[in-house]
Amino acid sequence: MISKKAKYALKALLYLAKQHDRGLVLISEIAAAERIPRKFLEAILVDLKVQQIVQSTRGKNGGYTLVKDPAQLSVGNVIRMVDGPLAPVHCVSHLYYRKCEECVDEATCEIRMLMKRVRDATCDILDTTYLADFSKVTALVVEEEANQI
Amino acid sequence: MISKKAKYALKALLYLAKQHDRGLVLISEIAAAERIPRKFLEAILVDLKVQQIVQSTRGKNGGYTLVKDPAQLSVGNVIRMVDGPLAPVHCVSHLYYRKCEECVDEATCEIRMLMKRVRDATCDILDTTYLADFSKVTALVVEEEANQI
DNA sequence: TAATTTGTCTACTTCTTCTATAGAGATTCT
DNA sequence: AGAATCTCTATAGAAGAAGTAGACAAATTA
Repeated sequence: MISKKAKYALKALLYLAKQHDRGLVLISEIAAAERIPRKFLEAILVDLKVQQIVQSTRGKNGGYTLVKDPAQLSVGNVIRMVDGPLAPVHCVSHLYYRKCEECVDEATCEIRMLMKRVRDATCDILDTTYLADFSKVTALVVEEEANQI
Repeated sequence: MISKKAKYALKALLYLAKQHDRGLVLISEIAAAERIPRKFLEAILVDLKVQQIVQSTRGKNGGYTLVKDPAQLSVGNVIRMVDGPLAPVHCVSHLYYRKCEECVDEATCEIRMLMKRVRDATCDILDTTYLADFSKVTALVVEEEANQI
């Protein structure tokens, strides 16, 4: 199960992606539109800012924007940033690998082999689905190219 | 991520399946073989007994056995019994379905559609892998048939 | 029947994570 | 100066994860 936090992050980023041409978007607007507790969303956005996924401006007319290209920001990426590994057990995670303490022999552990398949199937889906793949989300590059005309 | 409890349950059941022809198996033997904290394993086995997956006998020469046929007990089944849903979000779970509180429209929620694919991929693997599919595990039916000769 | 060997049951603990909330502070614009 | 925003720090309640302790009940066997 992914956490609510991860789901909120995803919804917020998707909202930002959809509204991208509008420039800065208020926290409170995202919170209201996606029904996310405002203060909780604040904390999430700060995290995403540290990860350099979004950017913000303070003061009047301030707000948030995406900095990452939605065509290159995958859902898997977002979930990992918030929740950590997508893998069902640490010992099959690529980025968060950790040995099982109780495992007698990792190389022959059949549970591990099975879980590896689950990990791969999950990542195949989430790491190849980008924010831009959701309807009404335009990739930044497309706009940038348009601007250069 | 599945819990340690679920992993322990899986390992214990697999051990029981492999030792099935030996009759009753001690908690402490399983705990030692699979490096599971003994008291924790006790609690897990009680759960599995309530679920009628295993059976036990007290007193001297007591212990545990599998009652379910390893050829019909899937890994998905075991994990669900211990951890609950395999789905990444409740709203795509079949057996543990629950509406997201913040979701505006479930029918068009694109995150949900994506998560449904993840759920299906995960269940496709875990619900079609049975304890008997692990090496050295013999299905009970095979033994039962043999006994009838 | 008493001792021993098992599983059973109840209760508790400790730690961490999840899901927030409150409120003062900093920044920007008008 | 004043209003609108984001920011930072602190706190907190609930739940769950992972385990531990110890008395109790049942079966065997000497």
